[in-house]
Order: sequence, then C-alpha cells, then structure tokens
Amino acid sequence: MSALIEDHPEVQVFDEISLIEHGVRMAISRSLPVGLTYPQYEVLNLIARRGEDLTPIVIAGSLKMTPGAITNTLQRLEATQLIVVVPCAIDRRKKRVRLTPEGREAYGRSMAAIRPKVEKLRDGFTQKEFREALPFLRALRVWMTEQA
Amino acid sequence: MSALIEDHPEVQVFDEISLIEHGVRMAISRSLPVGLTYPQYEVLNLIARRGEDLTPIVIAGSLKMTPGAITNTLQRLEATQLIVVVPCAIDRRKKRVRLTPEGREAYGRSMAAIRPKVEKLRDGFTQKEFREALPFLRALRVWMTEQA
DNA sequence: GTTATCCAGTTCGATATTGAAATATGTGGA
DNA sequence: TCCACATATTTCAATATCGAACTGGATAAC
Repeated sequence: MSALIEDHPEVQVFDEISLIEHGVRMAISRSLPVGLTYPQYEVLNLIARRGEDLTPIVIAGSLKMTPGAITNTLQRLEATQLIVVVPCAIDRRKKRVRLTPEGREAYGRSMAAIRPKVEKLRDGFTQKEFREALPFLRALRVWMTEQA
Repeated sequence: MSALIEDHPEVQVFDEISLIEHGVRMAISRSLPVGLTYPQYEVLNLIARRGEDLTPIVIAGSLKMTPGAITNTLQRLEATQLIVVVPCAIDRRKKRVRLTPEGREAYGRSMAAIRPKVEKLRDGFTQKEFREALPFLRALRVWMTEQA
C-alpha cells in the first residue's frame, strides 16, 4: 500500500496554478468593499478596462462565464445602481452595459483596497520574473483553448 | 476616452493563471464518467493518492475547501457508495474516509477518461518546460499563502 | 416575403461554495 | 474534578455557477 505518488511536473504545475488562482480570488474577495462580491468586481473591472457598451454576451465570453451567470451578476449590479443596462436600438436582441458614477466610484474603492497587496507583491517579485513566466503560461492557455 | 489599458506583467500572469485553471476544470469536468462531478473527482483523486483514513478536515485543507463544502461532497460520494465514512474510535470527533471498491473503480475510469488529454499535453509541451516553470509558480503560491 | 436557422438574453433546477452558528468531543490547567 | 478553550463536523442561508430549455429578434436562402 504505497501512499505517496511522485507527481509528474505537469501535474505539479496545474496544482500550483489552482492554488494560486484560489489564493488570488480569496485575497481579492476579502479586501473588497462591503456589498461587492468577487464576480461583481470582475464585471466592474472588465468594463472599466475595456470601455463601456459591452454586451452581456461579450462580458460572459471575456470572464468565461455562461450567459446565465452573467444575467444574474448584472441584475445584482443593477439593483445596487452600480451599472445601467440599456437595450440596443440597432439590434434589439442586444443590451449595453454602462457604469454609473456610483459604479465607477465602487470600482475605484475596490482598486484602492487591493492596491496594498499589489505593492507588497511587487516587493516580493520583480517585473522580470513575471515577464519571463508569461510566455509559457500564455502558450499553455492558448494550447488549452485550442483543444476542442 | 482611452479604452485599452496595457496591463502590468503581474496582472497578465494572474489572468493567464485564471484562464488555465478554468480550462483545466472544464476539460476534466467534461470528460468525467457520468455521475461524477468535479469536486467528487477531486476527493477521490486525493484519497487515491494520499492513502485512506483521511479525515474530512484534512481533505478540506488539502483541497482548499471549507469543512461545510466537504461535508456536502462526502455525503454525495457516500450516497453513491463510492466512499465509506466511519467514525474514529480513538477521537470521536473525527471521521475516516475510505474508498469502496466501486469508488476505486470510478477513480480508475476517471483517470482513464482524462489520460488522452494528458498524453496530448505531453506532445505539446516538454517535461523540461513544466519543470522550469515550477520554481516561480511555487514561489508565488508560497508567497501568497504566507500573506496573512 | 416566408421559412429555417442563428444569435442574445433570460429562466430554471441542480450543484457548489462560503461564512457563521450550532453541536459534540477532546484537553489542559486551577 | 470542573471549566475554559480548542478541534471536528454539521447545518443553514445566501450567492454563484452550469447546462438546458425557452423567448424574441436578426438573417440568409430560397
């Protein structure tokens, strides 16, 4: 009954990636201003970076969520007045999502809450380390999305 | 109205990590034999690798889940007879989790279902690439778990 | 111009997950 | 011994998420 299995490097890599992802999600969740959940932060963050007028489908695709999940999150963000969702006049199947001033401010407070952790991270690691890690991670991500 | 923001390398790294994590979870979920969900697979996998007699708390800690989430998953695995959960005679707060023969077989079928994808992955990347990516990922994970 | 098909978004039921409260059991001093 | 505290597990309400079915609007082919 051997208990321990020496993992292959690729298994170890995926284990580390899973742990890092979990750590980041938890760290961000716990610093968020009250009333903001992690998926809500993700949506605000995406809109703030990519510009407004994104449609729910585009948001879903970018955040790797299903349209149903996005409907849920957008409805919550709209209920707290952080976004407005307006129907699109040209193609009436579509909607456009925009930040309200309150949404912009909530996003600003989120970023401010997260900033100290990012600064500490920059003390612990160099830009060079991150840059050098990127090509492999990108290749892995691309490879994976190419597999049907 | 500048729309695009050139991300810092560390942001790009975390974005890639999040995408990879999501891709792996989805790829595995979709190959699992019917009746097995991803968290259930994670538990079977952990027990098969680390040996039996793990307690729910140890499983929760290893998989970064809360004790409540593990209770749920163990109850489902027990309902489908893939594990047995026996109270510990020495410390009656604890329980011990063991695979049944059916559980061992379900685990085997899971691994067989996943194997082709792992093989393809080994065609796309070298062991060396994974090994060389490990130190940085490990350091990142360790750093993050050390932050209170 | 109809019709078949495709696309955007919502709804629903099921599962997963968290955080917090509750229960039960062990343990280490006064 | 008794009590305060710590540990293991469960329960519960709230949120997140998926996949599948569904609605309504565009589009292409004929």
